Amino acid sequence: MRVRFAPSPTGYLHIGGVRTALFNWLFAKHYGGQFLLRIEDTDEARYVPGAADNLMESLRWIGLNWDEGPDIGGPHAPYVQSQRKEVGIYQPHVERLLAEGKAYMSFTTPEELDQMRADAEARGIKAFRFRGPERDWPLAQQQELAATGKPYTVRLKVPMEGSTSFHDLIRGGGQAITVNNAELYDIVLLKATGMPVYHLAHLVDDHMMGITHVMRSEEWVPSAPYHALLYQAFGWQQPAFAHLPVVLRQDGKGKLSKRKDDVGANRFWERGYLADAMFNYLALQGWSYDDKTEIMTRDEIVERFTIEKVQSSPARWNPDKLRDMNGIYIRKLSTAELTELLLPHLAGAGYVGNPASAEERAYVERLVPLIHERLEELGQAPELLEFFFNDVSYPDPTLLIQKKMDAAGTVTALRAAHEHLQALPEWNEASLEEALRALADELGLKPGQLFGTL
RNA sequence: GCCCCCAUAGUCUAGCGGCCCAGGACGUCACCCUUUCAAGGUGAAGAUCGCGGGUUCGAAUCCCGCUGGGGGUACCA
Repeated sequence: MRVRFAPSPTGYLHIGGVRTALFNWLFAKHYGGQFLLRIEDTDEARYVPGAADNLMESLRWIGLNWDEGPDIGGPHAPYVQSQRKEVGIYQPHVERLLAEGKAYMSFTTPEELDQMRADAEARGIKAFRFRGPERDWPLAQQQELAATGKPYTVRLKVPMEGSTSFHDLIRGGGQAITVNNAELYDIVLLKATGMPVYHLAHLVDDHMMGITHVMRSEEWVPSAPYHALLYQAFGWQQPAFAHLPVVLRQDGKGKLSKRKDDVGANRFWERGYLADAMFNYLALQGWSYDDKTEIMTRDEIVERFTIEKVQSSPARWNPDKLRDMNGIYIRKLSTAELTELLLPHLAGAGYVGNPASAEERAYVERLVPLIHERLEELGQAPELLEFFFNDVSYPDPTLLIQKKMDAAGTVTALRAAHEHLQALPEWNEASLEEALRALADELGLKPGQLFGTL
């Protein structure tokens, strides 16, 4: 079993991407296979420098290690498509398809294509399925025109008739997914720049790298027929497809988006999410073990993860649930562990040095039990502990009013408490508690009501 | 528009023909515990299993239609 995660370095990795990577990783671990990382940077226009490093950092944070990848190499290096293109990996495959008449050089320019699309729409034809006139030309004629220097793309000659089927491990209800070839168009394999398009590059790479299972997000389902056709054209064994459910936005309107949602993987460790909690939560985005188990260790998840249990319906991003789960994981931490994790957040607020001194560390460690059970995000700590580092203004007086009490009763209770406490000869835990309990009794209040106000 | 996928409570999900007049979790509410807040415990409300037809002795589970949602429709991935 060999699987891969093949992101495009167009920005930071968002949480949906991490989920896809995680499922591939889990699959590999469960079956004792390999998990590879490959960078698909064939989109020169959207390329963001540094994105690949950032993305690897995100994967490492959550604990997904790869067996082969751009940074560590492997038997199929390089693992970056632009580099593979330079080495001449894709070109021979394109030429082979050309020679066999399974692809053709298309001289229609992007501008002409736009015009044709606009014309089609004007005539009420919404489905524009491009088939280049050159698909019927002899190769020699294509080459002749190419020799004049006219730019061209290479397109796959998709059959006009018949249908194309493929199986999916997750969707289709056990049946093959079939589309009529008439619904398809001649996809571009090689751009005019000579750079391969995703469809070609990923497929050649998957084949060469011995990928057995392609697990990718659901949005790829519509392009799977092209891939099936390409495998046929090459005469290669097609890997198994498994299209993972998309992760929908919290309101269910559309898939998670980098632009609209605060879901960059890096944002989560900044805000104080634990990698273990994230791992657990993400495993449940489109997969579940049984009807009640949710909190599981990494090992348990690896052991239990199977493709059969992956959902076919979309997952929904639920920050509340994630936060709750993060709280559960935080509560599992020891005081010392939590202190260690909190220090950077407190340093961020300027409450301790960076790194913190031994005294600061010891002080924080005494504070930690106060907020340990309440914390759901590590980033909340500075706010909760502000009291200890800064003078704070008085809070909203209405917060003092306890359950089943009113403002007048609260004021009375506070005055009485003030008097009683002033009268106390000595303040210590026992004397304070005794005095206040007695007072509560006197006022006909439960201790909790009085103590709450104070 | 067309093509494809999907459809159990506010949300995530279990369920793959009888064990389900549907189980768990988040969220909500109540009570208990508690020096507050949390955490924890107990309990409650919340789903005619999207709708309509079939198949079957029996359907949340299989089939068809509809509706709804999502995805795709690029020389982006």
